[in-house]
Amino acid sequence: MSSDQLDAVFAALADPTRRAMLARLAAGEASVKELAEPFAMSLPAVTKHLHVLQRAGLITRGKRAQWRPCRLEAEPLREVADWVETYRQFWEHRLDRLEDYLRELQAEEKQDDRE
Amino acid sequence: MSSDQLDAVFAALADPTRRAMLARLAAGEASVKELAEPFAMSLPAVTKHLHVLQRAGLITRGKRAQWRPCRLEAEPLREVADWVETYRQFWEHRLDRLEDYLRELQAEEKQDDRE
DNA sequence: GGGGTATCTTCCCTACAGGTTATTTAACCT
DNA sequence: AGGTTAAATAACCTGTAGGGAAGATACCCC
Repeated sequence: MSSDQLDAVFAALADPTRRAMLARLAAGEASVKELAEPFAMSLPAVTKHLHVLQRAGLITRGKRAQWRPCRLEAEPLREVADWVETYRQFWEHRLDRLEDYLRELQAEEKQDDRE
Repeated sequence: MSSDQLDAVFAALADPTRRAMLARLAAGEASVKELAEPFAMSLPAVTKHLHVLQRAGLITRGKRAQWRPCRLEAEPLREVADWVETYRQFWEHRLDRLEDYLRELQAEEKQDDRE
């Protein structure tokens, strides 16, 4: 996944309204109106959020009469999972980090002595 | 993790410069100047990026003489991993999704017939 | 104390995100 | 055809993100 795509996905996820919409879509397809229902927000605002999600590839839109149902597309989330996975050791190997911390602490104390 | 915190973390990750900084910090502590080196960008701009990362809890800053070394803090990344994990089934259980798709397709064909 | 180095602060600019209202398009149903 | 419903578009406003330049601050070393 290109950096640009990852930008778009992370940016899309940085809004609680949009994350809530994804959560709703995890339960199945929904129309714009249905997605808008929980929010104190105009429909055009909702449409904009959906465009952001769509540009990030997180949803696709259908066409059924006057409805444009939204469907969750989880592929970009897999990319996010892959990206974050490369950092797993940094939250699991706390001991290495502890060593770093102690070394740092020592250096700072040395610094404090000089102050 | 609160929604606000998740907002801040995702927003921080939505910038390629900041993701590159985290990647650099995965190799160990670095000063502001070291972090700035790969980018065609003024130091104040780098400082701002670091503040964004710090507010998101993704880095902490030390104090050593005239240096303010940055260190990766992966805890928020674990939260991101947890969040995204709740969607795992949606990129793994492709068959369920396929069923949805076929149902959708059928509905659209019905629609096409009427047009 | 003075020069050099690292970093932060302040002020400014531009672009874009997220929201609004009003209008338009498109499809349905009588 | 006319009315209703779903959704998109257009035009606008406000706040904030990301960048630059210039100056301030803090620390080291001689």
